[in-house]
Amino acid sequence: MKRARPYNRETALDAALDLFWLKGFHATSLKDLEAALDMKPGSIYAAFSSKEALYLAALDRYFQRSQSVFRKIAAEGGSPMQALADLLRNFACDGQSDRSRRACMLVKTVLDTTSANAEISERSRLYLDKLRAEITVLIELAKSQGELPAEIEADRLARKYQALMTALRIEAHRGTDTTDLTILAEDLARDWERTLIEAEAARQPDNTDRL
Amino acid sequence: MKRARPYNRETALDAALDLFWLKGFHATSLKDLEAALDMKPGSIYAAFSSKEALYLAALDRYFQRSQSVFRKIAAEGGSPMQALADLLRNFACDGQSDRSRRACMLVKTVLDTTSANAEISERSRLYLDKLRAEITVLIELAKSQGELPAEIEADRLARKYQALMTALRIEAHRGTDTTDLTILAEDLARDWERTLIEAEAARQPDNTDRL
DNA sequence: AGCAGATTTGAGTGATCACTCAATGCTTGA
DNA sequence: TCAAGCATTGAGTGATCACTCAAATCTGCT
Repeated sequence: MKRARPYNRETALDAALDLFWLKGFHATSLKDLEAALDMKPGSIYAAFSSKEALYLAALDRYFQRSQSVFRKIAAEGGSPMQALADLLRNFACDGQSDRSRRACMLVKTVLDTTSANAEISERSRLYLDKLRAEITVLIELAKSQGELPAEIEADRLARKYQALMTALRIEAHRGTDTTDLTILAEDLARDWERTLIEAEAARQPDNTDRL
Repeated sequence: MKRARPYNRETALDAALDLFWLKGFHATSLKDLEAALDMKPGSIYAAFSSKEALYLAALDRYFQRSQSVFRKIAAEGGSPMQALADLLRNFACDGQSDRSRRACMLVKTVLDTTSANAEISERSRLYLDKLRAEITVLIELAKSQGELPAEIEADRLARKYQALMTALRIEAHRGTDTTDLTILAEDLARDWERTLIEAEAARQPDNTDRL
């Protein structure tokens, strides 16, 4: 009986995340996980308690990474609205085949959990809400920088942006080829940028009140 | 041993469709199906061969119904572009809680199947493509009626529309309350309607060539 | 070197999975 | 009225599910 070198929590979680993301919670068996993590059932349970707990840990990891994308944008100090548009455009060409050509793991999780997996279901919804809050922050930032007029409802815009991004990622997941995906991303990004133009136009009437 | 009255294929398929739609393929067990269809395992297998075949039959039923929505729009003879915009708006308020507040079953299926369920995976993608083709037909109709200029790429617009509708339905699935969902639907519908305005604006330069 | 404590192992647990089939009950035609 | 034929039954199939635990193995301390 050989003994593998002690497991590395980060590595194992990454492997679990990737597998769960690919196959989903229900379709991923302990056998699959044993192979992917290179751990025996006993070790897995010693480290992560249960399949559900492991999924939650992987989901949290996924969320943290997604969150950091938006935090980075905010920290970089450029134009937030443009950065968001770029995010859409880049998604289409960025990851040609790898993990980027997958729907958001949080969305996948929301779609294939019901009340039977209450914990996982609620957590994924919570994380999606938190990510939307991150987008809201960026939009508020755009407002404070004068990129958007103050009357703009940041929440509302954030919800729309998240919806567009979700749609694009699902289209990628579907297998749409890079050319068509790029075109769609361009169309959606332009819709997004039009927000700026419209907001500017709407600002005009208010300007009649100025002074 | 009581004996139920002979099964009704339509009723059984509807029940299977609803259950599969709600729980997904992997999370739906034969026990669940026995309860939902009110049939014993033997009857289910006599009627539908296998769980996978039953899923495919349910998926086909779902597709047929979705397809008929677009066919109806085309047959009614009104403005296709407006009808598509209305479809978005109606979705938010139409089905308050029932089955309409669910993501598209085809999208759900695409997201939780992998190469392990090749048949189901391919079929759902195929149906999604067919639905997109229905949308394309509507857009071509709009072009032929003069609602859209002839240079419009119907395929491209159809892909975008399908993406918007998918996004909206996923947002509904997430549990967004009716108020916020209605606002999002309005935002997306307006984006869609702007296509008309932009297309009109783009037509202008071409008009310089006329005669 | 040798012991103690921590970690990994993997065969084994009962439960549940998709699925089968001999037995049963119902319908139909004479 | 009753036998022939067929749809339905539900206990039972082996496989696989998530999960456990006593034994084996390694690490660190003396």
